[in-house]
Amino acid sequence: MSDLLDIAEVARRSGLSIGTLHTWERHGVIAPAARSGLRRQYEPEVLTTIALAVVGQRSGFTLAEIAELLRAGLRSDTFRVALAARLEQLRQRRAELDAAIVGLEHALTCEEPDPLCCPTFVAQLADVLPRRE
Amino acid sequence: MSDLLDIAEVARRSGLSIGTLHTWERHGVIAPAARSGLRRQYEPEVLTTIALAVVGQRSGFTLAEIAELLRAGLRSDTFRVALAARLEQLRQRRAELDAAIVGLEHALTCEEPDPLCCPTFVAQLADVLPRRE
DNA sequence: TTGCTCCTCACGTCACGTGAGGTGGC
DNA sequence: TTGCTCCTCACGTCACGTGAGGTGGC
Repeated sequence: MSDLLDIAEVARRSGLSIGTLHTWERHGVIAPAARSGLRRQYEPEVLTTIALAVVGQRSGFTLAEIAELLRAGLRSDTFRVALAARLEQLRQRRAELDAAIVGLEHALTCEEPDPLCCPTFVAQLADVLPRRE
Repeated sequence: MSDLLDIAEVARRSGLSIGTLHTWERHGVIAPAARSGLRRQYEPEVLTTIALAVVGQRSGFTLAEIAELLRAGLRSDTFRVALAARLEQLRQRRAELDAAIVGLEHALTCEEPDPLCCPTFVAQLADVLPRRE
């Protein structure tokens, strides 16, 4: 009984704000085990759920999707199929991010007065837009 | 005169939707050179601006910030300071993304029936939450 | 009893997407 | 004249953040 956590403790240990915990609850990602008056009381396991949800968010899932995947279970086919599809998007996003990082690094050191005269810069911009058909 | 592009052509070449171009205009990121009746007519250079803005978005700037940076100019101190600050965030985000990718890859291949018994998985979750003090 | 934390509810933000109903170029 | 694209405007979505005003545990 007394091993339940109040929301302040969950916020502290998870690094999330209380408002964010409320939002995640509205979307069915987490739930308090009980209330003390109006105050939410959580089982310690909620921190595992939160960690899973954070990974899910970083992977680009919405809160609604995360709630659904948590209900489906980590070993379900639903879960596996969703992960496989997402993985490809993450690799794409990582490629974009790498390009953005390289671009910013170059922008900070490039001496060319007009950036649009810098071949490195121009080449990077060209990569951003779709290929001309 | 006749080298102006209509919005459909800009959308096609940039890969953005017309609605997104409208949104970017409301935030001051782009602007049509003229109108033909109500219809926006763009100079071809708008595609360079758009490419810059896409890089800015991938770097995590808001549209308002992008508009401001474009006004400040690519060689201004304002721009350099903003880039340097953002670079650190991007590296952080890339580290998170790498971790998420490794996590998903492992999740797809791990044979452990209960994921919470898989040491790799548990170690990854532990990294998500802040260090215990 | 006094603070303090927590509560709910409403509204704002960000970058769009999605109609609805209308204009106008070709 | 007929379509078709484009226009504006309003509203929805996503995951929050931020008060406002109130409850209640310690």
